[in-house]
Amino acid sequence: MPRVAKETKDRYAILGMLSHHELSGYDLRERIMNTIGFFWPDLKYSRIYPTLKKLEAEYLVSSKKVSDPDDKRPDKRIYKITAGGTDALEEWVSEPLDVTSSINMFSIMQELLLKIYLGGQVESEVSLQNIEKFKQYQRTSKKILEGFVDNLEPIIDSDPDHKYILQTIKMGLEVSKASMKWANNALKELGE
Amino acid sequence: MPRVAKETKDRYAILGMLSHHELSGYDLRERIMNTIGFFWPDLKYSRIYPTLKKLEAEYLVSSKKVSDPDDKRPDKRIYKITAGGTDALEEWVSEPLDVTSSINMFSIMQELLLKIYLGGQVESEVSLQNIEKFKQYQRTSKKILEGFVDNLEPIIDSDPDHKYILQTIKMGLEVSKASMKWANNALKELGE
DNA sequence: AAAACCATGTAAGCTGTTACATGATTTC
DNA sequence: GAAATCATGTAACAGCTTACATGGTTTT
Repeated sequence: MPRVAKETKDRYAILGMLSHHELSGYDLRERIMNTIGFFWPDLKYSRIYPTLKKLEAEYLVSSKKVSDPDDKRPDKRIYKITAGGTDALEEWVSEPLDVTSSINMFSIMQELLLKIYLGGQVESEVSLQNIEKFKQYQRTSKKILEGFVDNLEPIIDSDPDHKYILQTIKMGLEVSKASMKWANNALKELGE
Repeated sequence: MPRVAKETKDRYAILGMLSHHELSGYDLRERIMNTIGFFWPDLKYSRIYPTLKKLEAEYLVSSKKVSDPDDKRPDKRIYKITAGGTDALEEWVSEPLDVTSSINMFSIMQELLLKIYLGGQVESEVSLQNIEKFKQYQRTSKKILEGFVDNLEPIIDSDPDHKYILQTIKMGLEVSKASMKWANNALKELGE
């Protein structure tokens, strides 16, 4: 079996940022923190720089060295997305959301949010389909969680742990409901 | 500098499950998927078995081999939490939530939910404090996201990307609001 | 018969963090 | 004068996934 280079989300976070602006590794981190940072893991420099090199080796980005005109600040290496990089990014954004049952709700939300963030790169139909699939997932999720509640509530006092477990399920339900509310509104606002 | 063994969340997910029931590695995975699986990453066997061995080497869990009475199924190794393991778990659940700005909202929610799930292991005051800190974080988060919206809305038409970016912020806001609603209710229900 | 489940693990490789290294500039 | 920012990286280690290995049982 050939070891398949796993295409991780970080690659697409980086490609996605570069699809909006050309950036140095340093600026990339700033930008990620100030834009998608509220839902995306912090990317350390020790991952950013090697990943950029790898992306360049795959011709998905290109770079040029830029010196500060006043020669006060250190040189930068500015990365920009290539045509191939744009294609790879579009392909990823268009790939249906992975909602396999072994994947937790927060990972799914992260993937969805990054794809929505990059919605300008693809046909608007693609984003609407992503949201539709997400809504479907949340609907199923809500039903499962409601089943959990129905099973737990009659035996809530039989074990001191139960009331804590119930609270985690209730959080899941609130997040599901909020997600569906958001999805309906987003479908409307992006569908116009 | 001594390399500090980083205490990852998986350890506590495993210790936490074992604080409720004694389990084999195989059953551990089943249980994680069926309980905290909707918010917690799937744990592969290739991580579970070595982690259990490590926990045993640290005397946080102990194990015994159990054979199937009918000798039809393979032998199991059943793990149970030790007194030391219980202490370590309590300590972790009692540690204040990490809400550093470089940590995204979904990671924070995962940590909070696992600590709430294990609330039966500690004084109820601890869980209430965890929820209080979480609520505080979401309040701040909501304000920041509202600031983003205020900056973005006046220039929404100046770039086709803006309406997609706005949708991601709106999701953040819905999740923040749902979280705060949940927190208020949980404080009430667990505080009685 | 084939597929899925029960049960435990190892090996290889990629993912990601922490610490180290450097050095100028700018802010407190 | 100390601390933070700008800027790019490497080394060592820890986290985590995928594939491989084994072999019986149960379900389809």
